[in-house]
Amino acid sequence: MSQLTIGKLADAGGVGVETVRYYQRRGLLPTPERGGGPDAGVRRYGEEEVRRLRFIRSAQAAGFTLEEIGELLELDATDDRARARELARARIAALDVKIAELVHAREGLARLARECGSGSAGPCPILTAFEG
Amino acid sequence: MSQLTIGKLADAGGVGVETVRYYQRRGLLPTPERGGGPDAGVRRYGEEEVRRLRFIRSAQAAGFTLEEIGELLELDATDDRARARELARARIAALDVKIAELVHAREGLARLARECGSGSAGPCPILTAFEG
DNA sequence: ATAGGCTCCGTACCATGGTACGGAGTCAAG
DNA sequence: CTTGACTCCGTACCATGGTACGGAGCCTAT
Repeated sequence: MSQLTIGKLADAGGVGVETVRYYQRRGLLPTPERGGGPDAGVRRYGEEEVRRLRFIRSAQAAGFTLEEIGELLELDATDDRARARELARARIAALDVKIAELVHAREGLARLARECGSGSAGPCPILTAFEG
Repeated sequence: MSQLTIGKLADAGGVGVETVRYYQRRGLLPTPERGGGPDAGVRRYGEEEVRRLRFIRSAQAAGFTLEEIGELLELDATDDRARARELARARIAALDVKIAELVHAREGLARLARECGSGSAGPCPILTAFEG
């Protein structure tokens, strides 16, 4: 069941080989033993690693740092629910702030794009686009 | 009307002095002449610089890089509306993607915090929190 | 007139998250 | 049995956005 080479694992996760190695150095992914016998010298990976790799990418998209992601992966193993909830709630709060900020910025930009129309003769107030 | 020292300017923008100097090096803020006479040797800043500094922070929050912000500041001076709209639209599109991503991540986290309750006996599926 | 606090400036260093390089080994197909 | 693609590994380098350091000079209050 451990059949993937590092290149295939990277493909499965949508990252580069160097990124997988980097995650291994960071302790986010295991570095399996090299195979003996026919494919001597090559490390092989399975579904578990693919799941971890995908989790890392999603958690990153959620704004967790790689360090925090390392902690989350630990927590998954140790089943420390209190800490897991704590991290989740803190991140949700941060996301709410961030989302509001981005929505606000989006409004400023939409206003800018509107007021700064190609034919319009009025001002094109870039510097004040984010006020209010 | 140009009365602020770099320290006061930094305070007004909510950043550190070193950050102001960094923006000057990047060409995002002007480096005025040093004053002669009574306050010889000290550079003074006014409202215009405060506005620029605040704009930089807001635009950063909107996801523009400092390089793009430099371009925006140029555009404000040259009144190149077509380009300004182009940048605004591109950023709005990127923001829409990012906002959707964060909202999605928020849902995953909320589910995690819920399912992984302190008293609950079920699984605490950290690794699958972002699936679906 | 002297101490504390700010300014000026160049240069160096930092964290985060990768990306590249280069030499060596291995494996599979033609 | 060679060619091409891939792996392994250490080390170095990169971009972004700052932050710190250190020796000057100058301003203000005590």
